[in-house]
Amino acid sequence: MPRRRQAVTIKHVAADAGVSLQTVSRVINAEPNVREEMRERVQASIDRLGYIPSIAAQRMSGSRSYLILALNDRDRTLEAWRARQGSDWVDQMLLGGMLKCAEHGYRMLFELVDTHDDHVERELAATLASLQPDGVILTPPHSDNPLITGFLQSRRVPFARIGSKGKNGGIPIVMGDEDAAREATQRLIALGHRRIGFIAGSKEYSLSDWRKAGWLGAMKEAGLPVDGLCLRGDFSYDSGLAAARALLELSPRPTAIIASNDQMALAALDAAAQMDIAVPAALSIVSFDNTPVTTFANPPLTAIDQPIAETVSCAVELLIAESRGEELLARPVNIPARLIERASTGPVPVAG
Amino acid sequence: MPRRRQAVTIKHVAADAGVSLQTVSRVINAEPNVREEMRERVQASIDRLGYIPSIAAQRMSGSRSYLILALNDRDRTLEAWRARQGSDWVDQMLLGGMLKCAEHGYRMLFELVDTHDDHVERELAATLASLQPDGVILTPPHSDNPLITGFLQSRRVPFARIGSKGKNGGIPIVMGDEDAAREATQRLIALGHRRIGFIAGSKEYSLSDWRKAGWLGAMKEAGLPVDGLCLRGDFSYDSGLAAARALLELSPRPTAIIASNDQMALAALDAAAQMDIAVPAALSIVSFDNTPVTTFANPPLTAIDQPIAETVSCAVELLIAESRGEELLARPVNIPARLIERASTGPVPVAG
DNA sequence: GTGAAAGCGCTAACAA
DNA sequence: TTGTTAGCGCTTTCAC
Repeated sequence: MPRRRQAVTIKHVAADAGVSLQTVSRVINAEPNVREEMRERVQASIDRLGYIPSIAAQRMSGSRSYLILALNDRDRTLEAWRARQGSDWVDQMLLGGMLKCAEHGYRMLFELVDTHDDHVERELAATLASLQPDGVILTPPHSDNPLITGFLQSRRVPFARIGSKGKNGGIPIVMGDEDAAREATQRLIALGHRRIGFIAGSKEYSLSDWRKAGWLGAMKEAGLPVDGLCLRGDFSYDSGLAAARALLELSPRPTAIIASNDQMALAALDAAAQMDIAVPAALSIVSFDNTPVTTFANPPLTAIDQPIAETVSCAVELLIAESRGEELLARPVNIPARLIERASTGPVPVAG
Repeated sequence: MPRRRQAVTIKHVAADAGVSLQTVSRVINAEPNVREEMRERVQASIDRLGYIPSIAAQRMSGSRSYLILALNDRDRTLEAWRARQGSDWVDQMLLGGMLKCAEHGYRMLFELVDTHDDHVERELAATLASLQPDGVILTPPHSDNPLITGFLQSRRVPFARIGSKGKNGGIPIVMGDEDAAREATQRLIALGHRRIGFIAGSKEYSLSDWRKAGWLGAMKEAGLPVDGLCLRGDFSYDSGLAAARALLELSPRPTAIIASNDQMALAALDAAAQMDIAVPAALSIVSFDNTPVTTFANPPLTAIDQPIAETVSCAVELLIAESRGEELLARPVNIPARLIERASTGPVPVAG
C-alpha cells in the first residue's frame, strides 16, 4: 500500500502565502495577534489550495481532537437494535449530537461500553487513549456509574451525564422527567380523572423515581388518593402487562394509567383490550418517551416526549465550551419535556 | 487548558521491555521478523503498563487510521430521523458496522453528505483530509453518484457501494433484491395467486428495477399475465396509496400486491381497508425492507428483509482487507435477503 | 532479527 | 505581531 500523505499541508499554505507555519496555524485556529491583512492573505491561500487541517496532526501536537465521544450501554443498545422494535434513541442522539458537532467543526463518535463489566475502566482507558476525545457524553445507566464517572474525573476529560442529577462530576443534564410527569397528571385531573394509576420503571434508572415523584406530587396537590395506585415494573412489556392487570383489577378501578415508558403503556393497552375496557372511553393511558411505536398503537398513545436530540445537542455545546475552558451555566441543566396528546386519553367516563 | 499527553507511550513500553521502539511497533502491528521470545516480553510490558496506541499518532506516521467512514444522504437521513417513523436503517448500519469494526480494532464514523449539493467534492475532500479514513461506505443514492465515486477513485481510498452494481470503482454490494422479489412472487404463486400486482419504487434507486425484475421474472416463468399489473410509486405513502387503489380497481382484481417498500405496503393495506377488502382473506400483501413498522401493521406485514447489518458488516470486512492490500472476492457481492412471513399473506381466495 | 534515524502535520513555548 | 525551535507518538526507511 502506498503511504498516503496529506495532499495540501500547512507548509504549502505557508509557502504560498509567504508566511511562517505558525502564522497559518494562528489563522486556522482564529487566534489573536495576527494583523487583519495577514489573516486575509493566509485565508486566501487556504481557500485557493483547498487546505483542510488533519485532525490527527492537530491532536498530536495540540490539545484538541475535535472529537466528542458518546457512550451507550452495550447490551441494551445491541438488544434494542436486534429486537427491531423501532426504538430510535440512538438516532435521536445522532440527530442532536452530529448536527451540533458539525456547527463547531467537531465530529461525534459513537461507542458501546459494558456497564456490568469488571473491565469498564480498562475498556474506557483504551478508548480514551486511542481517540483522546475532547468530551464524553454518558447516557443512562452509565451516567450514574461511579466507575465511569470516577475514571473520567481522574482523567480530567470533560463529560456530560444525561439523565442524572447526582454530584459525580461532569455536567448533569436531565430531561424534565418530574415536571412532565406532573404536567401529564394535572392534565388527566383536568379531564376529570380522580383515580390515576402509575406504573413505575426500574430502580436502575434514576429517572424512574423522578417520573413517579411528578405523578405523586400532582396527586397530592390535588388531594387525590395514591394508595395502591403505584406499581413498579422494569420497563419491559411483560412487567407492564402484570402491573396494568393488577391496577385494572382494583376496585374502584382507576380511570387512567400513566406508564413510565412506551412498552409498558403498550402492555396496558393490551391488558385493557383483554379485559374489554375501552380506551379512551373507559380508560385513559399516557406513556413516557414517545418512541415511534406510540403512533402505531391502536389508539395512538398520548405520550410525554423525551427530548433526546435537544439534550444531546445541549451536551455537545456545553462540552465544547468546557473543553475550551469557558465558564458553564448553573447545574444541573434541565431540558423540558412536552406532552403529546393523541387518542389514548379523554375525559373521565361518566359512570366511573 | 493543560496539554493532554498520552499516559503510556511506546517509549515507556520499549524502556520497560528493554528493546527498541521499533520492536514494540512490530509487536503491536503483528509484523514478522520478531522472535517469539521478544514478542512475549514486549507483550508482557504492554499488558502490564496498559499501553494503548494513539490512533492519531499511528495515522500521522503510518498508512492506517483505523477509521471506516460511513456516508449517508443528508436530507433523507435527517428527514427520517425527524419523522420518527421508526425507520432503523442507520441503527442496522451501526449494528453491523460497529461490531465488525471492533473485531478488527477499527472504529466506524458516521457522516451525512448532501447528494444534490454542487460542493459534494469539496465537502468530501474536507472530510477525507481531516479524518483520512481507511475505507468509505457509500449507501444509496450516493453509491451511484459519479461525483462521489469518481472522487474516491481519484484519491485511491477503498470504498464500498451498497445497493449498487455498476462499474464505478470500489466494491459493489447488493442486498439480494432481485432474488428475493422472485422468491416472494413464487411463494405467492405457490399459494395459488395468479394476478399479482407490483408497486415499483423510485427510479432514483437502482434497486427499484431489480425488485421489479424479480417479480417480472417469476411471473413470466409461471406464464402469468403482467400487463397493467405494475405501477410505479416513489416509496412514499401517498404514491403507494394511489398505486394500490389503481391496482385494486382493476377487473379482475389482483389477489396479491407486492409493494417495493414498507410505507407503500402500509398504504396498500389502508387502501384495502378503505375498499372493504379483507387482508389476507381477499388480498395478500408483501412488502420490502422489513422495517419495524411491519410488525405494528394490522395485520402484521409479510416482508422481504433488507439485510443491512450483514451487508455493512461485509463491507467493513472487505474494506479492511483491501486497505491491507489483500485480494478481494468476485464482484459484485450479493447478500441474500430473506422473506419473513407474517399475517398479511395467505392462500388465494376461492371465489376470486 | 533488531535498532537508529528521519519525518508525518501540526502546535506550544519561546525568541525576535 | 511574527518567526523559530522543539517536540507530540508512531512508523517507515535503512543500517547492522
